[in-house]
Amino acid sequence: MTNISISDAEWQVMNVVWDGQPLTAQEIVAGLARDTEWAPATIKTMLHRLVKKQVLTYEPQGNRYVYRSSVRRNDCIRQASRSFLKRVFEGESAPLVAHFLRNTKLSAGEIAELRRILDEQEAQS
Amino acid sequence: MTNISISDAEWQVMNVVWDGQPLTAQEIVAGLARDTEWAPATIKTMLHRLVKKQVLTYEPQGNRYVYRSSVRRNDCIRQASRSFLKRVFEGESAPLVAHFLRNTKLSAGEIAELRRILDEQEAQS
DNA sequence: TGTAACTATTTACACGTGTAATCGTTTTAG
DNA sequence: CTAAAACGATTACACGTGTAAATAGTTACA
Repeated sequence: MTNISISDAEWQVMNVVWDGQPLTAQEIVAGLARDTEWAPATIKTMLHRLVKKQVLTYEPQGNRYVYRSSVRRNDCIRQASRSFLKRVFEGESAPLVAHFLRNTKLSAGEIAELRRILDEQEAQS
Repeated sequence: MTNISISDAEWQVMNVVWDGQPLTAQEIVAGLARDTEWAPATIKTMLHRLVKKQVLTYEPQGNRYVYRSSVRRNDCIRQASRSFLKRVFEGESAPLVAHFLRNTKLSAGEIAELRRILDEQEAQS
């Protein structure tokens, strides 16, 4: 939890794991097949590295291994977000948010939801 | 402009350059001294790499070199943001924005500004 | 004018990462 | 039962990155 460092490709793997946990290696390979062209061997390598980094754990289930994340997605998101904020927006959240608001098409529901969050933010000042 | 790839440490250098352009190497070193412990040699290395990547240009000015960015900050921000969005939030902007709104203390002025952007977004549907 | 100081260029090196191939073992199908 | 397929483990390899030292060339001061 202290110092998680997940690479670009590893994030793609982890997103599949977090979305469907627990998963066998083949399920992860299948899950990634939709978005990537990676050879199964490549994915195996990343699974091993993620285990070594203690981001994943695996247990034998019958004859296969079953993988589970050992860090919470939210913790990783928080950490990656902090680092991105600092690196690209020099720590300034408002411009970051403004950037994403301007460069995205949001649905009416999403806009309403974001307004609600802004209201909350304002309330606690 | 097509495929800019700026590493973590390089972003710190570029932020200094974009903020004070044009700058000599020593000025860049001085600018980074506040936030980092990097040896001047380290910074020189990064300047060279950035030149090789065609992210910076340099011209002799008198006996020194003067560095300028040759890519617009906004283009780099856009690219880094897209990649971050895809990697960490699986391409979903609304959760990204929600995350940053929840995890940041915003000033009243910033909140107003963000509301204004939301209004605009809504207007063009 | 020689030497110190500084600048820029070259070289270094270990670790992470993307991208697998290969090898050895186990399971399965014929 | 044997051969093929599958699976996990080990090994590979080039490139990027963080972090700098060494070296060469130039300026400036004594």
